[in-house]
Amino acid sequence: MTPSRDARFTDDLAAWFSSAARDLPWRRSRNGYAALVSEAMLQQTQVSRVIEKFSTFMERFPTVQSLANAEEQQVLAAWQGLGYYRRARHLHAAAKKIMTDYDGQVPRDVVQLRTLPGVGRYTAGAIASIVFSHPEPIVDGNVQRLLARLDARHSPPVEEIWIRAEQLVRVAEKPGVFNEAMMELGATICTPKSPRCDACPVAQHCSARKRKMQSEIPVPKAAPRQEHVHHHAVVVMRRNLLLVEQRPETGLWSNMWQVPTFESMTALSAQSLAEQLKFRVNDLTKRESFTHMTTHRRISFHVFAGRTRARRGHWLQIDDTGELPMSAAQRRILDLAQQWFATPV
DNA sequence: AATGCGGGGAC
DNA sequence: GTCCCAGCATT
Repeated sequence: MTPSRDARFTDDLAAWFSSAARDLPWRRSRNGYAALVSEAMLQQTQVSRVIEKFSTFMERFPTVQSLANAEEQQVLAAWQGLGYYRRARHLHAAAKKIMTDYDGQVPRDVVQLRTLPGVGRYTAGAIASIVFSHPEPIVDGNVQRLLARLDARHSPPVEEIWIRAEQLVRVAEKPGVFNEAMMELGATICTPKSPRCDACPVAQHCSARKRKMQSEIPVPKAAPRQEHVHHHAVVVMRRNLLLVEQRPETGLWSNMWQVPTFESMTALSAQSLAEQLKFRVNDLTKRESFTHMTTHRRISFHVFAGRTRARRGHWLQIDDTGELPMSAAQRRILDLAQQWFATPV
């Protein structure tokens, strides 16, 4: 495609975006810190999910300094429900690095941005272009699909997509607007399935549309194998206190909290579970089961109730568990426990 | 180049 | 049920 055609494409896209842009919390006031937080949250996460979390996180940690000074557990707790909790740890570490290495100011260029934990090629380009108007390309899932369709390519190598994105952002009048508009179009019009080409502001530029092959792009990729595991969660109350434990510092839900949970490849009976637990438990009874899906696992949660005379471990009031970072599945278990507590069987 | 890492909305 | 999302770090 020639530069002039590219320029017409970017012009049409920008014109559409000026009237179609959604009113999103992080678009209200642009600054490096808000962009860093929102972009971290938006990694592999849909806009609607981030809207729920962004404002409360910003109120809790309004500045780079406040985030840098926070405890990691507080940051994780503020991230609860968003998933991919490593992002929260990286964001926390990034805030510390900004304080020590960048005088408290989010860096403006991609080279410096890339030195921050959790900031990769996409995030650096997004902040540099959207906040600081640098002509840096970005490629996310939306842009990848959109450019593949624009040029009628079934499975273009991602590196070629980056080159194409760079060509386009170079001729765009406002790089940040162009980048945001590309993602907005991908999220709202040029969707993975059933793209709404009739409503597309750049349909006349689209090679896939011209060849009626837009629905063949992108080609579906093979789903990753899922292993099936069983998590046996044990709700133990002593008077009004609940026994909780911290997960290991590696792997799934690392460093987060849970009621004592034992993982195994098969579902265990109450008796065999009792033998696996690190503490003595009486009257262990299976109460509920539910399935929790993650990207690589299908987890069957089996929720047991029991009693113990053991004293060791962390005991806290069930109402106070809100301070601890816990997975959505463990939150669900606490909800069940509270129901039992309210209406004992 | 593959893999691990969450959770939920859309279909 | 499946797909996929404003990706990144590690191996």
